[in-house]
Amino acid sequence: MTNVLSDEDIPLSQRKATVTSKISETAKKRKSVTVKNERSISDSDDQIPLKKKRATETAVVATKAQPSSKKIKTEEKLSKSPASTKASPAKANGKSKKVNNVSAKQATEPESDIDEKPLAKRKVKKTDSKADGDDTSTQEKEEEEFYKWWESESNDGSVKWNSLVHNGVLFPPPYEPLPAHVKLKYKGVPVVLPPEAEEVAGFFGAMLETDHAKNEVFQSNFFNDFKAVLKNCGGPHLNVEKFEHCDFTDIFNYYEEKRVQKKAMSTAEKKRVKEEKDKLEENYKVCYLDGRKELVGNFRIEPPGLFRGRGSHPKTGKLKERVMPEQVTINIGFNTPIPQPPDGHDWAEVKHDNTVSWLATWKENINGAQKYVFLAANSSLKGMSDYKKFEKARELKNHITRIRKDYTKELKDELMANRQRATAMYLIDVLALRAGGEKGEDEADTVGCCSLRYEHVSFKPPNTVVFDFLGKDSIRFYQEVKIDPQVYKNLKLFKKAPKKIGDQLFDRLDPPTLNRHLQNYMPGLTAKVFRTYNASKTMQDQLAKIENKGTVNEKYVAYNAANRTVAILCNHQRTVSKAHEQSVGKIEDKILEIKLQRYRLKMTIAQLDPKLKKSDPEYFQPDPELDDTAMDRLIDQIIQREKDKVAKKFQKENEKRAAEKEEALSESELRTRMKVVEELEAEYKKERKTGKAEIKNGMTVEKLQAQIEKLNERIVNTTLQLKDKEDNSTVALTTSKINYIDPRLTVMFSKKYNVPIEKLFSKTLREKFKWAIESADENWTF
DNA sequence: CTCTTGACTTAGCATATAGTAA
DNA sequence: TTACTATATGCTAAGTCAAGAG
Repeated sequence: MTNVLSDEDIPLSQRKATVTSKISETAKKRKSVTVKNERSISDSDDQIPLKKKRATETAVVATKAQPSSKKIKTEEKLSKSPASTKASPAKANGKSKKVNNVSAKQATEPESDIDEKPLAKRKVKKTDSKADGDDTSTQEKEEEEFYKWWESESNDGSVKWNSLVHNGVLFPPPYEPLPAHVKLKYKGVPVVLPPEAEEVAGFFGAMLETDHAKNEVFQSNFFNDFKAVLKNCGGPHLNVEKFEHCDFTDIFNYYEEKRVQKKAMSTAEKKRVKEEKDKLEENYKVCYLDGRKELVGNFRIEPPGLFRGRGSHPKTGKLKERVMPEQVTINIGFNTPIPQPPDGHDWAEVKHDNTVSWLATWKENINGAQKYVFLAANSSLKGMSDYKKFEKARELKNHITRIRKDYTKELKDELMANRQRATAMYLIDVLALRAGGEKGEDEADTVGCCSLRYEHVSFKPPNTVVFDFLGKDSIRFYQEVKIDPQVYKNLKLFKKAPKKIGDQLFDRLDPPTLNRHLQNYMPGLTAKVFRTYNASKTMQDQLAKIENKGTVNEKYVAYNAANRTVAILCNHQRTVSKAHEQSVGKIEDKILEIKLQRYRLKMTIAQLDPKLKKSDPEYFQPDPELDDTAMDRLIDQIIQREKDKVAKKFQKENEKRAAEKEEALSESELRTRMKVVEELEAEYKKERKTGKAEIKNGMTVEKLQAQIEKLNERIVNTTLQLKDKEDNSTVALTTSKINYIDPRLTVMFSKKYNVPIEKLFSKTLREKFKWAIESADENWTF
């Protein structure tokens, strides 16, 4: 078991990695772009006073031991009647207990065992009505001030609530059968399907034109499940055996038409539909947690459909079945009215577990995974855990120096397990890799650090490693990295024969082992904390480089550039939109057109003052990309556009006249209007032929030069816009903004640089990060 | 201990809505 | 005002990690 290595003596290299990363395609087409990503991991300083640290620790212990007796008291009546807003007892209680419990780590267990855990089971025994009655009779105030949990005592989080009131979940509407004339055809013959089967055929038909429906695995998984449903519900009047013989186009057309209709609805109709939807949802979207109104995140039970796995997922296309109330477990406060299941149905179970935050759960049939209904991102519960996540990452800065020193040393450890661990830590720290847990046969083949395999790394001497693998969501990770020479050696070693394709690089390491080791440095430290830490640290460093001057817009652009650095570090990508290529082409054309106009102005100057051209012939040359073909094409384009415009305007005017019962404009009117465009065309053509521009009255060299200056500006701006678009086309900024960058950094930036927070955080983000907005100032540091 | 399950965060894509240029 | 694009939000899949089961 103890694999001994020969000791290789390599001087401690500088702790800096230069990374050339090629953000690029997943299995699908992604545009590949080369990015230079330079990041120095030079250390941060260990300087948080020990005292402070200890204080937080005791606080955590203390609240854990908080007695739960009060819970019984805070029970409430169902949501619609405004819940009681009595302040949660947590604060006062936690505080008084704290004193007694400073040394209470031990005491926690037995006490809380009796006191907290069994609460759920106790509910039956409870003789609660009294406490309950008391509670509701106390006059309830409507809507208390927003609860600033971040200003109250910290709370250890093992008890998530003392009272929880909600209305359960919203089920998707039942299936609406297709009209009689819309049918699946089998070998050209319409098939009469029972509704259960028709629904499944409809799922496929509706997505006929998507990439999914063209994927063979998807087709075959779908078809197997479809046949099973057919068999189950008695089967159609003729045998449906082969996918190839199925024709879904009628179904597709039907749904397509419905979509078009929906889109074409008038604003008033749309409004009405939305109101109906809101009405349906209003009961479900809020709940009361410890008496405070909070939003529920996903109160809707996921509708049935075909499973859309990411990447090449073996189960993609399988039928995701309709979830029935009998499969749904509700979690709700003790003595709280239980939401009514739909008529004629029952819940699978009703729990009262206040150590979890979910309101409902069910098991999904594709992977057997649990699905949950949680509170929304702006809820106190989510906010608190978000806050804790960032505080944990901040705490890491007190340990990072030592951790880095240790793993650098252990890169040469004689024990294989240690050497692998150190190498993995390096990759997680420097390249921001995920932990990489084991995955099954029936999942997409994706990896993280610990699950990297032989085929995922290759070498370019002297010390460049090429990483190429599919990570979470089958997003490709491709980087050529100049790496610490010892890490280079180690990876080579981990690949050594007899290892071959398919074998794990880190065969003596897995995430639990790694995380256990990390806990030694800091309680709660796990692999993912490094991503948060490095993302936020990088953001802070990038923001620090921004000069506090210029317009708000310029600062905003600089902020986004910092954000982008982080997104690249975390390899957050997005597929280039279908329209991207096209819209880039449009902008490129726009630039060319401006250049053409600039060239024409220059020609005019040459006409007005030929001496100028003699003295600087270079200036009067057309831009290199403006060759003859390009110019002709652009001119055609401009003329065509003008013609379309005239025609459209003419048509509009006539429609208006028709509506007002006026006489339509004559065809000759249209011709007269077109003539103007034709004259313009003739002018362009003549210019092209003679190479001379027409001089219009009032033109002077100065005026023309001023116009050229304007055009120059527009060219610069548009080019920048294009570059920005290209740079951003494959990088997703939002993921890091939502999950990795401590929001207090953004708040700091907003205040210090006078950029309105609205510009940096969308409405939802402002709500989610309310705690940060209200607690950080311009001097806040991560 | 290893394997599985439960609970929660993180992720990109699809669609709705807002914003903006024509 | 309209038409298009950019951004925001909704959705749910796919990770991580701790705790429970065997």
